[in-house]
Amino acid sequence: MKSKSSYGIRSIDVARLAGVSRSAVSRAFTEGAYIADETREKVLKASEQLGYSPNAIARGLITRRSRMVGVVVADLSNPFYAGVLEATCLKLQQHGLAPLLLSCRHSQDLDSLIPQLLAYQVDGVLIAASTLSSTIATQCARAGRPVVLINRYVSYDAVSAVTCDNVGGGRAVADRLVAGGHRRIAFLAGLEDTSSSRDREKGFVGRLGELGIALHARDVGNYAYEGATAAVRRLLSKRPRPDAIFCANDTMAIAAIDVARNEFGLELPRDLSIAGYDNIDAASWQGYDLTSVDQNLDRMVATAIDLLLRLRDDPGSRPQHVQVPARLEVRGSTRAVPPAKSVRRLTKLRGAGGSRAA
Amino acid sequence: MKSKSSYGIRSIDVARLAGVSRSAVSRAFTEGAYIADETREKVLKASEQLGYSPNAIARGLITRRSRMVGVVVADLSNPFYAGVLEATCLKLQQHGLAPLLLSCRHSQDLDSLIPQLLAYQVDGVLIAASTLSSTIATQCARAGRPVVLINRYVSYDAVSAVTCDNVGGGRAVADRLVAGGHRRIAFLAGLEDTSSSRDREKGFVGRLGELGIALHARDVGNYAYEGATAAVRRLLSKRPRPDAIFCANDTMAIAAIDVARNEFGLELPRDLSIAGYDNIDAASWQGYDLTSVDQNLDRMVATAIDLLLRLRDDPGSRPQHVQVPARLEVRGSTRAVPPAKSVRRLTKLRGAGGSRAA
DNA sequence: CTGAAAGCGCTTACAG
DNA sequence: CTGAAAGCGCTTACAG
Repeated sequence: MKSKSSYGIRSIDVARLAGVSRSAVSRAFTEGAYIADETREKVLKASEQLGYSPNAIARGLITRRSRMVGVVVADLSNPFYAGVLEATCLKLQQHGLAPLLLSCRHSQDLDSLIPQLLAYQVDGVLIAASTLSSTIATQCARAGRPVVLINRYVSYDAVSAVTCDNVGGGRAVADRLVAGGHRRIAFLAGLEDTSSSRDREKGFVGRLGELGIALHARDVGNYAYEGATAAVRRLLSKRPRPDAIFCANDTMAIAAIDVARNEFGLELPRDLSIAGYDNIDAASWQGYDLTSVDQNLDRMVATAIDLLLRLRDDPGSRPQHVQVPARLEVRGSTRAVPPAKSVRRLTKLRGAGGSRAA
Repeated sequence: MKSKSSYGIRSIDVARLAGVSRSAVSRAFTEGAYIADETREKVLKASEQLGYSPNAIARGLITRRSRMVGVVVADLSNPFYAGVLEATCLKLQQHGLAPLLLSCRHSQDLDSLIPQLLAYQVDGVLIAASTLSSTIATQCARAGRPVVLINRYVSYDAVSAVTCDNVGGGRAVADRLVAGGHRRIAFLAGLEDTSSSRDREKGFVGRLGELGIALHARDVGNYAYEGATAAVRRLLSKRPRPDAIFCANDTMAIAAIDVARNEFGLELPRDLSIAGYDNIDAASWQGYDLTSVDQNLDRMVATAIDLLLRLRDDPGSRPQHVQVPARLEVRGSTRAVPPAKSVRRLTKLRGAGGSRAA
């Protein structure tokens, strides 16, 4: 009538039903354990019958492996980070790991929340956030938990990082814009203190320089729609007006397109070319048709998780910074070649489609 | 040299340093425990010194409260669900709970993944997914874990649900479109087998009926940009052509706007009014300026978590279905009043701004 | 290949 | 208000 635990089948229950010891039950659920096929069958059958599966919490306590990974994501309203998170979940599942999530808009919160994550004995921490305070790294290092950053790196060498080749991505955009005949080229930065924005700018400006072109204008949009709206108003009010803008992410590029069309009556890519970064879903919407650098999310995430597991399992492994290649997804918001003639201001109609290149 | 555990400070370490028992250490970290202020101070000081915080895994094992909540989200590429997840994380944190995440695109996966979640002894499961197989509810019920659905309900009465007043939201859109003088009104459904799409349609069509208007056309877009693109092509090819479309979510409404403008040369809201549902970020972008029903995410999530905790803590509480009110966010994609004259096809320019109402 | 026993780090009646 | 002891559900050397 009055059982010790009202529900919850324990290994001892299965053991009794199968007529074996708790050790045998445990072994039946342990990959590669030394157990007779016949015994395992018996245990699995009894487990099925009772609806048993091992208590992961208890297992974690004894094995000192929680099989949970802390995942920190800054801003889920940014589709890029939502994509990172989705890819991370899928990949972790494939490794039999579960993501313990920490999402926060303000990075200052993070410092006080990381200890909570560590209290759950996560096997490691994956951080996908463009900004990051230094204490986080320290906290994790002190707890002996490997940390891998995604989309950002820091100089503390206790922390691994996986990033896209942001310099290369910036260079590719420069090549595309210059090929389209643009000469008054602007850059719209994300957050100034992020490695991602800095590297994209470095690659972009560097390549423009190699091609003999100086940056025409520069502003900051903080990776946000609102910030970019204000910045692009300033950029497009400049005389002579820029004829191309590279935005450090797609959300800002979309804001740029909206402002260019609705407030300045410009047509893309005739009057203005715009390119972004991240290749989010909205970049492929008809209304924007945005040329953008694809970060190869799946590969970044897979690399980060491999790194994390190696740091956890292989005592000889050292933290490192890995880059995955960037790929330019060319769409209609940038032109492939200079316009044949200088027929401007004929109409305000949107150039449906624009030129597509491979 | 060779300590039992290379890192990880245990309560016994703190106890020794503070000159108290492990019980005292435990009490110092337990809200409302019976302990002298002075003793607590000593323990906290020693803990700080050693960098100790209680092992949540071990605590969970003994208290039978993991303080983790399973969170299942279907499709993070949908900004609405990304928003749900972000709000959920924030709210759980405030309750001292941690979200164990399960994201999967295909709901069939879910059936095999829920047991994994339950193996971690989550205190309950929050499911934000428009589709959901029935076995999930059964699995959780069998394990005695409360389940609360967000944005969907099912008929199994073991499962609680929090939804927006989708019927009311649909009705509000009907009122707005009819006030704008529209008479050939279409509905674009999401996924046919979801309660959200069905209820929005029910409210919408029901209110139109009350106003003496029959639905002019109907199609299905599966809540996706691509699906909606194809459906809207069909809808707008119909003669007479619809003059307003209510789309069951914003992503589809955005696709509708893109197709209407770029493929049919229509201007909003003069030639066509479009309304959506969810009020995602992109709805407020200049390029769309989309009238949309706001689901009041924060309130839905807060309600769901309150419900979950009550189900966990109060043995007398029963599963229930709670609705939160919907609110129409009026923007320029729908007009406030019928057009003064029937001046059509004058220009293909986009109506910058459109009429804004409170 | 198997089982008895020890122990992971904590909390909580219980007796004082 | 405090501490000694039992126990949460599991895994894993160890001896057989």
